[in-house]
Amino acid sequence: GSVSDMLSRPKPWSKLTQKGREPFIRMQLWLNGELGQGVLPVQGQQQGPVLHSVTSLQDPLQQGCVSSGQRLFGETILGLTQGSVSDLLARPKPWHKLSLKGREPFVRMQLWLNDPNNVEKLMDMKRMEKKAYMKRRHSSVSDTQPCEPPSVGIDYSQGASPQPQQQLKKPRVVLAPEEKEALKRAYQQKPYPSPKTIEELATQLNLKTSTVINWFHNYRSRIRRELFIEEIQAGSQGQAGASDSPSARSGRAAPSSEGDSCDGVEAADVEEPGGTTVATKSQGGPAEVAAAPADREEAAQPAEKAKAQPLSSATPGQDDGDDAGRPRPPPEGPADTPAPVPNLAAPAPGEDAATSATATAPEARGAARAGPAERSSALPSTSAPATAPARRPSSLQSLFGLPEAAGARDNPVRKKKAANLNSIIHRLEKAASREEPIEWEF
DNA sequence: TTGCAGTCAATATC
DNA sequence: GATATTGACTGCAA
Repeated sequence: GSVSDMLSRPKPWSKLTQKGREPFIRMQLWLNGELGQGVLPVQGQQQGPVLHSVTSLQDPLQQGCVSSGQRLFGETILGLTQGSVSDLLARPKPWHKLSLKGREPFVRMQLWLNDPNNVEKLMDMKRMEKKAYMKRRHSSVSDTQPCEPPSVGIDYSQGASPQPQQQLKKPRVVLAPEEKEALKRAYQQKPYPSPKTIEELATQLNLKTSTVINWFHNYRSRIRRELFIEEIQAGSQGQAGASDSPSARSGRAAPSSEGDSCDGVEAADVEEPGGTTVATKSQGGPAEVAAAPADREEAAQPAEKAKAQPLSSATPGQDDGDDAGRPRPPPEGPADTPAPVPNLAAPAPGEDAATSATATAPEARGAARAGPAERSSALPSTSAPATAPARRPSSLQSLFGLPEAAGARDNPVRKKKAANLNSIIHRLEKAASREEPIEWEF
């Protein structure tokens, strides 16, 4: 009961009594010790190679063919895989939007930052892994056990190999570009398709229903995250007076109606990852009110698309009566506008991958973001905080392969990532350097 | 039951 | 080799 209460009605750190802080301190200690399957190194007790995850044990390739950077840092410090670290850096969410679980990696990072020998330890870890890899490679060569990924479908339990029984892996589904386009078009018309529509889409595209469901889940989720970033970035730009960038407009077209929006009181203190509180969110200013039309227009299906609908029976009016009782209304796109299931066979004339995506689609927004503005440059640089040791950021940057200077490589994505990381580090360092911890808002 | 957040891990790309 | 992308999955909440 106390846990439930604590989680559902969290108090700011500053408002907590010593006793009230205890559970969080315990949580930090616990996070610093062991969590889940992965055994994290306890600070000051690192010795020998650390078991990073169960899967890394399952797959000899993972163990042997080690790399570094995101993988090492993620698995050793954050308890995440490389892909998750990459995702986290590229698309960080505002702190207040993170769940407790989502904050875990940042808490771990803070703890790591608190460790005066953090970088050295990581480097040691890296060296040890390299050594272990070389050793394994050497022994595997002599044992004629190549460091190769096992072919999919080989059942080792039946072979002479003494390797533990390995599950047959399901081959990964890779959607063809046409299939993705078709799904995107379907999404534009109906971000929350009914089971029937999903069924029909699956049949049309010759995909499993679960694949279509997953695709919609993932797409919604990733679009939402993109929009969070844009809101933040638009916010930092908005401080300078520009608030109606295309991406900012698109950002408001979607999740703002979700109920989980950044509008309202909560968003008033949208916190930019760098720790600077961005008092950006107007409570529905003119620019916001005027936001939607462009998106709607773009999302609306051209007349050509409406033609030759093979799934004419799947028009929303017919199939989506069952959508009416959905827990939430579609938060984005013209879902309120009846639209047929798109022609999945062929894109509309003149439409390509870029143009078919609405402003809510990551690609389109990505293109918008990649403008000359280089918003990431507006984010605080790690070199800024005077409280933090200068060593860490540069070490981190080298760990992640990020340029020391934002413009070291003329790659907007890279710059953006560097800025995101800098912001996170800045924030964490600020927190770490305070006697009074930052309000983590657990 | 549905949607979401968070994550993994295979694969693609740089 | 490092990093990015993305389909699939888990756990949770409404």
